Amino acid sequence: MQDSIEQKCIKKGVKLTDQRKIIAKVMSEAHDHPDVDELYKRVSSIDPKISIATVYRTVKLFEEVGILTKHEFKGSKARYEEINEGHHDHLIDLKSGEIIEFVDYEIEKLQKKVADKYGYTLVDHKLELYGVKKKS
Amino acid sequence: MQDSIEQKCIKKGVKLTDQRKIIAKVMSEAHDHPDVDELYKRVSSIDPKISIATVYRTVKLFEEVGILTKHEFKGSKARYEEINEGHHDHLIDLKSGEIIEFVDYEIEKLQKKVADKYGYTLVDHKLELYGVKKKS
DNA sequence: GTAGATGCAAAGTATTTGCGACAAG
DNA sequence: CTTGTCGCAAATACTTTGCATCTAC
Repeated sequence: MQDSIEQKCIKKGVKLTDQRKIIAKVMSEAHDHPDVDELYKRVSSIDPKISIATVYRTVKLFEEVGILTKHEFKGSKARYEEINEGHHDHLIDLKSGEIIEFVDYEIEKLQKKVADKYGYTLVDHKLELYGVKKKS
Repeated sequence: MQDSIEQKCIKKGVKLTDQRKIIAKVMSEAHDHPDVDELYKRVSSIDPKISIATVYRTVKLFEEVGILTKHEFKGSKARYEEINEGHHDHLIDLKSGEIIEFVDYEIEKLQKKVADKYGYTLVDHKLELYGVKKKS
C-alpha cells in the first residue's frame, strides 16, 4: 500500500501542524487535480479558520519535498496532484476540461533518447495532450 | 521562403498599425523565446512610446490568429515564439535556461496513438523536456 | 468616415511576504 | 524552550480593461 501524505511528511521530516494534516488529507483523497482555490474551499469546509496563505505555503512546501506536483495546463490556474509511484502524463479534454491520466513507456524511452542525443540527462518532463472526443 | 509576420497579418486581415509592425519585426527577428517584458524592452528601444498594454494586446491577438504561440515553461513567465511551418518541442537546460528546439516524429506519432486509444482526436500537445548537460 | 487601436491609469487575478502571536518537537 | 508556522493584511507580479483620443483602411 501507498504511504499517506501524512506518513510521507514524517519520513521527510516535515513538521505536521493541524493545518498541514488537513491539507494532506484533502489532497490524499482528491482524485482530481484541484487548484489552490478549490483546495482552499475543501480545506475550509473542514476548518474554516485556515488561511489561504497557509494553503499556498503548504502546497509549495509539499512540492519542494516531492509530495505534490504542480501542473500548469494551458490557460488555467496552477493545479496540484499527489505524487505516487506510477508516473503519468495527461490528456485534457478541451471541451469538458476532463483530465485523463495515461502512461506510455515507449514515449518515455524516446524522450530519454532525445535528451541524450543533445548531450543531456533527462531530469523531468511534461507531456500534455489536448484533444476532443471523437464522435464514435 | 517563409512569410514575415507582417505578411501573415495581411493574409489574415489583421490591421497593421505602427506598433504592430514594430512588434512583428522584433518577434520575426527574435531567435529566442522572449517573455512580454523582454519583448517590451526590445520594442521600446525602437519606439519608446509604445505601451506595455499594447504589447500584451498584440501578443494575445497574434496568438489568436495563429501567428505566435505561447509557452509556459516551469516556473517562468509566459514566453512567445513565432509559429513557422516546422512544429517543434523544447528541451530546457535547467542550469542555464537555454532552450533547444527539437522534432521527433516518432513521439508525435505515439501521441496521436495515445489520444486515439482513449477515443480522442489530438488537437494540440505540449512536450517539454528538462535536463542537465552530461559531463562528457 | 468609422470601426477598431492606442496610451494611460486603474482594476483584476494569482501568489508571496512581514510581522506579532502561537504551537510542534 | 526554541524554531518554525499561522493568520492577517499589505505587497508584489503579471495581465486585463474602461475611457478618451487617434489612426488605418
